[in-house]
Amino acid sequence: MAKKALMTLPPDVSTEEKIKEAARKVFTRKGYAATRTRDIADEAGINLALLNYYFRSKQKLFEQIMLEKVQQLFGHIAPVLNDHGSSLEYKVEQIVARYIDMITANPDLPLFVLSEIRNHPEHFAQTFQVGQLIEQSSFIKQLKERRPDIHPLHFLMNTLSMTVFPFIAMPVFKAIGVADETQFNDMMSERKSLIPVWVKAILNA
Amino acid sequence: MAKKALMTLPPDVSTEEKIKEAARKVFTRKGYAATRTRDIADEAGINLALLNYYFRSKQKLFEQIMLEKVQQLFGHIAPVLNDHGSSLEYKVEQIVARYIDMITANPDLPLFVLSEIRNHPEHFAQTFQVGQLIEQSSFIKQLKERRPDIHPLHFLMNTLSMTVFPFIAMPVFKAIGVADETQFNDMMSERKSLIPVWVKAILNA
DNA sequence: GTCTATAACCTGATAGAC
DNA sequence: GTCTATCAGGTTATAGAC
Repeated sequence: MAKKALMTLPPDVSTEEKIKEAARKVFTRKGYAATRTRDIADEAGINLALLNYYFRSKQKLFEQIMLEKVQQLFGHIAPVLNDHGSSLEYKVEQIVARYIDMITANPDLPLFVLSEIRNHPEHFAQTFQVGQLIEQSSFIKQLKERRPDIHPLHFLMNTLSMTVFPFIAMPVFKAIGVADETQFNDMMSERKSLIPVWVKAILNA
Repeated sequence: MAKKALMTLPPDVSTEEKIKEAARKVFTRKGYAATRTRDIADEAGINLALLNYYFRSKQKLFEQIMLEKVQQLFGHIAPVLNDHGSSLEYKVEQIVARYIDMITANPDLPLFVLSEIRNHPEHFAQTFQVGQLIEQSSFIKQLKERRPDIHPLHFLMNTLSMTVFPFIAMPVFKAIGVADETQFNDMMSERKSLIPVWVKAILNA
């Protein structure tokens, strides 16, 4: 079946997309340094040479995937922080629920993105003017009003910590046998309703 | 000065220890896969061949460092969890204060250990019977008594999350310019007294 | 114990046929 | 576009002199 088929018919998944999908999987699982381009080619079911034909180099392929993943991780939260029509409580509920759903479906995402940013911070310093964007957000303003005595970042940290950290620590809990995959997912599902309650309690403490 | 000098005099730092110290620094900073044995040799100020003379292989050197670092990260918490003479509140204060002090002095530790455990969980499944050790701990028992309605792991998670996660997310906060090194350390210092208050509020929520 | 030189292997990338 | 074969460079590990 020709690749130039009319776009009105669902085309076969292109080779380029097969490689990207394989790269998403392998990069997020093992990180840049531990990933072999051959692993990606095998995972995609294609030849190593094709990877370079489509993406020129391991580095360039990685940059495309990384950009996607950064947006996936931070894009989910930005609009909520800046929603001027919603309450503080609602924002917390949204952040928690969206993150838990999204990361449950992509459990490798946080450790991958945070590790790679840590390894090459210079690549990301420029990419964002997110600094002011956060500091001027509706969420931060609401936090300042509610608790003028405590730096608002503390509460953003607390919300993200309780939501995201369990996924980062999950491999440990699995390894030492305190929770298997199913138990863990059940716990994270519980946390969707628990964390907002806890954040409220913290705000009033 | 001879290496076999009397132990009553402070000996020069041995070559072996110089290599280990260099390995601690490079491995924890870059992770196993991104570390080159040459980097370690250079950092130690010795020749590459000496590294293999003392440690046989990169892998074996790594295992020694990793064992140390796992103990450093989890050894700080285990005795507190199992202290039958202290209150729940005191345990939380201890965990928070010890972790914040220790990780402030070793900021790369959590991301390093959690990443490497994630990459090779099979190496650690055996090393620990920590599973039951945690579940039978004094801390977990106290949590069950206080809140029989909620799985005690939730509260352990919350305490560790609010304490450890900020260090893992720090590179992001630095990269986007919301907090520099000094501001961040100040915040973490504040959190030493804030987190115990928040955990109490969560326990009563 | 420590070094230099080099072997043995791995990995990213390309040449060239189809 | 896709493949096989191969190169060029880097990395771990060792041999052998001192």
